[in-house]
Amino acid sequence: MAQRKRATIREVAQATGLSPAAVSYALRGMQVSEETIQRVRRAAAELGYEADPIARALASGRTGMIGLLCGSLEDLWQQSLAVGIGRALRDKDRYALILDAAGDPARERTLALQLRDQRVDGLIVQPVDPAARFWADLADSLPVVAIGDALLHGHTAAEVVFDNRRGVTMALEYLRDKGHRRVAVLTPTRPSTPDRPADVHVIAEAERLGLDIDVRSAGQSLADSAGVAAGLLTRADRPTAVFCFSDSIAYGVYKAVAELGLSVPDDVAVMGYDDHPMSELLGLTTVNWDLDGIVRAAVRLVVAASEGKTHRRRIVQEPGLRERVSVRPGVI
Amino acid sequence: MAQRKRATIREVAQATGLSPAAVSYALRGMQVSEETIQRVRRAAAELGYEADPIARALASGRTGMIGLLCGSLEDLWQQSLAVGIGRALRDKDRYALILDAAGDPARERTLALQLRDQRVDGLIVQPVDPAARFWADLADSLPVVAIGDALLHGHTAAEVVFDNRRGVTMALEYLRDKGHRRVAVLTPTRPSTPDRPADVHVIAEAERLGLDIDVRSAGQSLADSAGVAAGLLTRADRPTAVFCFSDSIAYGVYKAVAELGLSVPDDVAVMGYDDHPMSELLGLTTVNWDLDGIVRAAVRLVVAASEGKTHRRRIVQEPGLRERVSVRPGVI
DNA sequence: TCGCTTCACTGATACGTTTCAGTGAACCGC
DNA sequence: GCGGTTCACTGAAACGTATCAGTGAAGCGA
Repeated sequence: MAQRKRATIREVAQATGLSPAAVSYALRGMQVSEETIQRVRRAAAELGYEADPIARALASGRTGMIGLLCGSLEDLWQQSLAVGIGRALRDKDRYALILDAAGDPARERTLALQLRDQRVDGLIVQPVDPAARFWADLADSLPVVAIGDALLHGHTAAEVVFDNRRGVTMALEYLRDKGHRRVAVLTPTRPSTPDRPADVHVIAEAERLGLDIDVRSAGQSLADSAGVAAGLLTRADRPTAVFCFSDSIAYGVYKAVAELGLSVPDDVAVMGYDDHPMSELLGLTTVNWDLDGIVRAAVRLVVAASEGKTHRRRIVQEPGLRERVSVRPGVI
Repeated sequence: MAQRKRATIREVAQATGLSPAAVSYALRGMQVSEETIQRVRRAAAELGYEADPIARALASGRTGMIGLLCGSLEDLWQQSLAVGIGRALRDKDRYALILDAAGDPARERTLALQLRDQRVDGLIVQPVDPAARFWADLADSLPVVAIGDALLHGHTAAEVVFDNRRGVTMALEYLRDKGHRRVAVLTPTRPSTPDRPADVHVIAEAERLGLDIDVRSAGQSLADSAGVAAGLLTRADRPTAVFCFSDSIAYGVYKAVAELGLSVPDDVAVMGYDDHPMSELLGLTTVNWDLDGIVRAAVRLVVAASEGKTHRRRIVQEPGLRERVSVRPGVI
């Protein structure tokens, strides 16, 4: 470990005969003559000087980083979302600090506060518990952009909200139109998690449509949901269709179906939610969200807010239906 | 934005009648009496004090964070790897700062240096260019653990190396045994990327096995590899098998095959590399790596190295073959 | 009782920047 | 030629912690 010490701003100041303050200003193009800027730039390049991000963060309170707090990175679609946001931020010369709440509201709280302490300039969050009180405190001290569900407390900078009621309605109506009555619903919700508005809506809509539904928590991993699905499919009164609240859960159902020697859609219909790229290959009929549009909107809003241009916008995403082959027409 | 100011160590010192230094020591359980520790803890809790991570990083040079520099997060298996490492680190009360080189050696270099400047305590890297010179400088100033290929320059703390030669041999021998002679090979390598040792080995092995191969760069995204595959499959002398250097690429081939109205394995055999969870559902025959073992090893090694317990270990991962249904036996 | 060690703690400085409140010079209109 | 601005820059004080080099007191053996 024989690394030579990094050059500091003081050394650049010495080399140019300026004060450290002048160098600091010059490198950020503020309040100094054009000629000085050039001189400082040259000296900095010569010494291999680059401002220390940690010292800068301590002094200025800003880091250039955006926090991304994901609901559950076990979910493949959320992985895509995280990767997309990371890339979009990089294109704007910002960096993402990605954390995973793993579906746990308590962890979500801890990590959110930790991100604030890390001086992220803004926070994009896909809330596990949109009704938690601490969001209010958080949104007071930094710009928060919520994706998916809007935060109930706190003055968020912006929201990219999914019209989940519409999505649920689309999915359930589609299944009903295909002749399904006995429908299992698999959600990613954990027992400890507060009820999501979408979950509540499922029950109301099922009632309205005359569906006989059975809502279950499918866990976070592929193995979890496969296990739950296996239990469901080996029962005597097996549902004719399964509506999965994420494509990842649907993949677990496919796994269980294959292991039981059954077939989709001949023995059971499967309906997804999200439209992950793999769903096209599997022929999964699913509710589609515009991933790219969501990424762009969230990044644009959080970057704008972190620069003080606070527009306070609410963008609503509308779902589409991707009809493939996992739901057979004409059952019963 | 009416947040009240955070408590500082000085206020805790004032409240307990101690010096800031004593409080700093007490909270880390060093050099102070048990009674004082309790008193300080109580006062800190009362004031809601928590040490500022940025100030701590500046003063101590450490952050508790581990950098994770991925080769290309477009790849689904690498996404799984990143998520797994993030979770494993969290279980050790460390946090991952995840960055994506997106297959670009220049970006890899920039990001690696940036992570060092962020004072990460260690770096896990899946190198795009293992032969780059800058790794030497980097490994001099912080513990680096390489995954996949070993770094050629620099004294890394540890390596979790894949036996890619063996993996390639397994895949190509399998295809030959199934009767394939005309084989396309799709690699994730970019034009600007230096040749990976594995790519070189492919050519040597193909020669040895008497295979007629056609090596092509398949890009990073699903759409990219689907495009390349489509070009390949519409030629007159279409290959009878495609060996993909990642499962993600294989998924792109499946997409192209479906769009052309062809079928796997009837019209073309497909062989993957990695064994992503989705490959089981698709029936993709592939070379398997022990993801969980890799994650655990890398995390254990980097955490140990960041704590100064430098063992300098080299762990070699051996591949397995997951035989499924994407390669039909008895061709020609 | 004396010198020595250990213990619990203090004061000061370092970490490397940003930023606030000037400061002197040049420039302006009148 | 004079008050007022603007310009380009400086000095010093943050930012909040860790850590080094003490320091006085207590404890100890002989």
